[in-house]
Amino acid sequence: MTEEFSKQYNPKETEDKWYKFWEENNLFSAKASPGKKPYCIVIPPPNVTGILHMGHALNNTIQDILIRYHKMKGFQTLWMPGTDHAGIATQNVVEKSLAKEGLKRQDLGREKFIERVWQWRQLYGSTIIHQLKKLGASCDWNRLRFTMDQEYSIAVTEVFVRLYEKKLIYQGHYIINWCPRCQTALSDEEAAHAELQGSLYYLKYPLKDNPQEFITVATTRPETMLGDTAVAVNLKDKRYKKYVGKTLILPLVNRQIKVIADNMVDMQFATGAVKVTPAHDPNDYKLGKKHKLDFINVLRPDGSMNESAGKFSGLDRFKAREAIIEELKSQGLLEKVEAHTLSVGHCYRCHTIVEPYLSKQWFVRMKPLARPAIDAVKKGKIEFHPQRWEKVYLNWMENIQDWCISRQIWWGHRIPVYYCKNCQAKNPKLGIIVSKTRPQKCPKCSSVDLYQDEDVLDTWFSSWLWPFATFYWPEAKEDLKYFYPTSVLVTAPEIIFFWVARMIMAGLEFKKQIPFKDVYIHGTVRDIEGKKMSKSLGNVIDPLEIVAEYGADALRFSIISITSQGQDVFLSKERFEQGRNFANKIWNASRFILMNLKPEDIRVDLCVFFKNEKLDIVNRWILSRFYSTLQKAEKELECFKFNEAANSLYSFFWHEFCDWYLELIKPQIDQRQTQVVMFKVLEKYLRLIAPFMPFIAEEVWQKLPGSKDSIMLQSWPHLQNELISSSDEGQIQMAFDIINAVRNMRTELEVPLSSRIEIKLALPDKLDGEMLAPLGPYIKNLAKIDNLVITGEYLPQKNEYAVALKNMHIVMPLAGIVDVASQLKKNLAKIDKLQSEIKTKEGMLANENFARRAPKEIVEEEKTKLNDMRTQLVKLEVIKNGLR
RNA sequence: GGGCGAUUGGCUCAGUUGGUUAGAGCGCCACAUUCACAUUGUGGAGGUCAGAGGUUCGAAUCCUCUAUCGCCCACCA
Repeated sequence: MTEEFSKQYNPKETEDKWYKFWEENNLFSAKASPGKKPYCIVIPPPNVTGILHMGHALNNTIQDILIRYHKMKGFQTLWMPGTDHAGIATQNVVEKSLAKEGLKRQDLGREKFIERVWQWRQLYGSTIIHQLKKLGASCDWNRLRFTMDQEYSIAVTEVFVRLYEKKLIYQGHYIINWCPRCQTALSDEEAAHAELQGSLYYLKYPLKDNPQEFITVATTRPETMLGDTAVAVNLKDKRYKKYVGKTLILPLVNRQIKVIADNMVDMQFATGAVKVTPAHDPNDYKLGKKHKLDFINVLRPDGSMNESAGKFSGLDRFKAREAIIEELKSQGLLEKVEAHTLSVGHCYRCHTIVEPYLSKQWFVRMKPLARPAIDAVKKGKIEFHPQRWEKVYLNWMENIQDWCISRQIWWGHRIPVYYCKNCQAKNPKLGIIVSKTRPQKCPKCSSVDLYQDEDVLDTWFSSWLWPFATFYWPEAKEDLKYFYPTSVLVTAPEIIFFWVARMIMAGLEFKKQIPFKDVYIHGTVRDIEGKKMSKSLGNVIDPLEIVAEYGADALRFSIISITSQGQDVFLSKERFEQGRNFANKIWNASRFILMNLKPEDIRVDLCVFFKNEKLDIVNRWILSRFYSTLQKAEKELECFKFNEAANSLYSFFWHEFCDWYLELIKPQIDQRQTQVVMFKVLEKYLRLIAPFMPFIAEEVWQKLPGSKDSIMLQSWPHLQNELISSSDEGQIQMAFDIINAVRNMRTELEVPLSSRIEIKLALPDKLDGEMLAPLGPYIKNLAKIDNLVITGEYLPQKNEYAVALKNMHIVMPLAGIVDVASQLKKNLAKIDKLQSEIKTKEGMLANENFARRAPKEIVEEEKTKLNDMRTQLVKLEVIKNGLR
């Protein structure tokens, strides 16, 4: 026995030690091993700016469990780690730190600024990696990738060029989501819609011919009226028929605009007349194209009004809104204002309200990419867990829109497009050169006057290549061949569109193979009130604090056990106590076993041991329970039911192994077979719990006699069946029931454990009595019985107290005063309940339809139950008579 | 406007393909402490499974509707 076995488990002392041990022994590193089956997960790369939150903790614990489990199962496992350069987010962070020096990125210039970002990354970019290590993440850190790595960037460029050459990338003027704060275009997915309480303004536009006559239009963004170039009504709308083709005077700017007719206009909404601002609304844009209207941009990139806004020029968009409304009001052109809830896009990085903005951007044509990705899921090549996300995925894919991939920021992969000034001078549409490397001269005119596109690519344009670009694609390295397609992707629902869907498209397009077979979507981590955990809400539980206070194993175990498949996770700090307590339980049970272990006795081969040794029922029972727990946990792990697996392991260890088994064997702990069995069960159990709680598993494992290698290198236990017969199982269950009943009697009669008691077990069937006899010592021990008598039929006497258990009476002499009246009441209540249950059951069995349609085994089961209940009833009646 | 999820003891949640006596953790009540563990043990109280209807021999579980809460998607100005 080792001296350092404290009474309480102290995770702080062990966790860092074992993590270091694993790293130093290269236990996380993976090599392509053609003889072995690969199992690979690519980490959802956290942002370099990231700080570990509970979502990461959940996400990475799941992956770590999968990796560790499969490693023990004999797979060649690889968990590929890395970080994402997170273009906008990182640029924002660095700009903020510049701001503290009173600088803007423009003050530094592009090159210097990017240098600063790299410096920042050097200093802080690996924070989250260190934090992941605290959790116990078994990533192959030697492979750590970054989406801005040179090799990775080659893949990004390659993909851009290939798609361009396939005409799947194009440049064009379209309405995109523009963030005035970040001053860049965003994709549709990056503009998160949120409901806002706003107003619907009714504006009166006078007719040119008769300024006393108006058409009233409704808008939620009155400032855009400065860019109106038409008013549209529905063709069928009788109210407006006479105005179609007429000219209106746009107030404030006095522009003449036409009334046009289009069936896109909803007659029911507001006045049925809509102002058309082709440069600031996607629908209006379509109308503008269709009706050849002018496109007047009234906004600057920063969200203030531009020169086209006349006297409002320079005002912020929301200030301009107020000013315009005031002005219209004073001119009598504001009919009314209604409260109106509307859904508005917000920048997913800075939460600023985005503007639909007409600008020149690069796009990916998505429909052709989506088709095979839809098929892959429909045909079951890729499966979502839980399955319902499949629908979400398919719905999005089937309605997919083109992807705006250019960003007007500096931090990111520069778009590999070059322009020839000479060619462009002749025709602005020409002179575009798309090339993996910077061309020396224009291939058309040989001019050397070239410049590169200023924009960078959407961060997700690099992330979508993650499952293969991390293996240095387009090079065909051995690892890529061996580990791709990867096995499973573990992520949160929020990024199905951003990332999962696009990875599937990219995998199929560039590798001609799916990127992963299974997608496990876990829930979102929320606080106890159901709110998303976020820094701004101040409701964050910091995983590192939990690790410091309760231990990483406790964090891992708790978060897994409360996360049922696909449901959101509601967390409060107290919930981590369960994990901590469990770790402590494992610790103390191990401590107990090792304290009592005689090392010479346990060096046996378990298979041989089973054959040669005649195990007693308790040892057979715990082995059988162990193996059925193993089977159950394994099944649950295989179908991604992590919480159920964790809970199976928990209740086996705590309630069966500790509460029953260890208590049962205490008197016989020196016996050889008990020594072997308790040791083997512990030893094997540690392997089962290791994927969930790797630190304590390793710590205890290393204390076991004979352990040398890490528990990570042990194999997952194999199943052993038929250790215990069903009659054995019934027997031990009977013993447990008797023990429980006697314990309960003691409480009811207020007989303390210290009091000696005598118990009679009265069984009518002699055979039952004989079967039970070997369990007598166990019953005596756990129920603290001094004298246990097993007899045949026996009627409880006046001075005795009895309870009915199945077909037996448990009889105990009365000690002290018993409240006969309350006992009688309880007894009568039991009889009542039982009688009504019997009635139900009799009715059920008497029902011909039941007998005919229910499966035979169910009918048999029910018959047995009914018989048991009848026996029980007789026993209760006997007791009732005794109490009277 | 569509889609999805949730509704089970005081709280937070499980509950396999429908099988009849619905589970856990926390909390609560009572008892226990030289004997692995008070981060413990033992016993107990506490639920007509949101409501209504239906299918079925049998429903927490399947179907329909309703209510409440939450999430996602969509170009209603």
